[in-house]
Amino acid sequence: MDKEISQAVIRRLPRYYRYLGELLDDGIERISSNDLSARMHVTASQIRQDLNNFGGFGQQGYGYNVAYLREEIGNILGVNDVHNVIVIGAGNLGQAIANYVKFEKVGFKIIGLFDVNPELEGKVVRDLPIMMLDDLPKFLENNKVEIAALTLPKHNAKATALKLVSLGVTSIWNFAHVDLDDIEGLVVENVHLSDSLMQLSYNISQHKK
Amino acid sequence: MDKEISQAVIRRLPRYYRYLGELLDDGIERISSNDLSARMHVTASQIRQDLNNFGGFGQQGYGYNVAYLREEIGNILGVNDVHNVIVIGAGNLGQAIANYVKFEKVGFKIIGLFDVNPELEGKVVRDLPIMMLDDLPKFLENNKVEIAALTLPKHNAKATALKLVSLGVTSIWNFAHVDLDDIEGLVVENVHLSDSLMQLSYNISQHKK
DNA sequence: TAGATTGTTAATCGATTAACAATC
DNA sequence: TAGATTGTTAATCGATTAACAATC
Repeated sequence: MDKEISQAVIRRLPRYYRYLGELLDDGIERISSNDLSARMHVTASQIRQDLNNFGGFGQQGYGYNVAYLREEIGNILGVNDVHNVIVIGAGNLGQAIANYVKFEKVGFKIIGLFDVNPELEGKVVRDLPIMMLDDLPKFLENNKVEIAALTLPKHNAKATALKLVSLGVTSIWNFAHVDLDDIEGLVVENVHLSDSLMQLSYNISQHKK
Repeated sequence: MDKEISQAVIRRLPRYYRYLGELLDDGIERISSNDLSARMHVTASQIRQDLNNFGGFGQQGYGYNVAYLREEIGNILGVNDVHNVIVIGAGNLGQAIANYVKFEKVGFKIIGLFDVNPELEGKVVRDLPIMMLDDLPKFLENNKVEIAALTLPKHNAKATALKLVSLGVTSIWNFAHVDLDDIEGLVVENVHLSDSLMQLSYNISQHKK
């Protein structure tokens, strides 16, 4: 079995992917860890260590081929596959996410939008009519769904997550302000916006000193 | 000068704050690091170490007073002060953030919403008429603004950030998919949604193995 | 071949956990 | 006072950086 790769490394991969995309757009064919480190403000050593968790993508004396390395990191992250996503909670945030065209470019396709508020039923957001949560089991019978984005109030989040697991959806992109990480068999990625704002607030107060 | 506190610690503070709020709602008056560690799935040692970066908030043989500790962490994070926020980019995401009532409860008050698209001018979002970016300098003369949320396409983000700095706004909550961390005199907190989704995607593929 | 740059091992640094004396 | 639990020092663990032999 492969050794587990730390989340610290995983968190850096999307940033490498983005910089390599920009280099590609600029027509740059190859880059050394040293040049990349200068652009990204990280050490060359860290870049090489990070990449070598997944294999040797470079060549001594040459560096890394930009297109190739980007493709490989894309494969590692899974952005070259298509992931079907549903959004649970069609309020402002849920609708904003459904409208985010960019996600589709990196393989995440939003195919359904659900809420419990009957007033929203049938409202169309980016070609998708909002459905009622009761319709979800039937929807899942007919559609392969990998990820559910949870954009609903915290008091509904845990029960909804458990329901999703029981229906076979095993990955949650969690915007609700609760911890779901302890649910058996679920992969969770949290986006806690108010936490992020509080961290900013702390760093502002430090900056003033 | 105080020794710098690591971002690893700062990132955990909002979670302590949230758990303490829930304990308070449940009418729980005091808690030991050990009991809290069991609830939060972190070590008691880490809790005590984290808190003692900021002072001794507990009492031997007793533990921590929930209300007091929560208040203190709130002060550290600055949620007991009011921070005026403007949102630059009044698209779906910007409007969703402007509508997020919860932020106000933790001290972040959205007082202005700006865009460059003339079609949006005057549209009212949560009592705020969308203004044009050209109006920003005048607005800042009349309003004290601490934080700008950047919810605009990446190609506009850097120039806008530089403009904000020149106008005296020194903190950015950055939703654009660019790095602004290298701008002199700016405090930046990033929310890179597509990065987050890619990390989820990676963890899904690992989970399947 | 000589120069450049990787892949990888070793050294350092920082963060987490364990242990326990202090003390409420 | 005895028991509980903190605050803090010491030990461990993991992540980052440095160094360099391998090799293109």
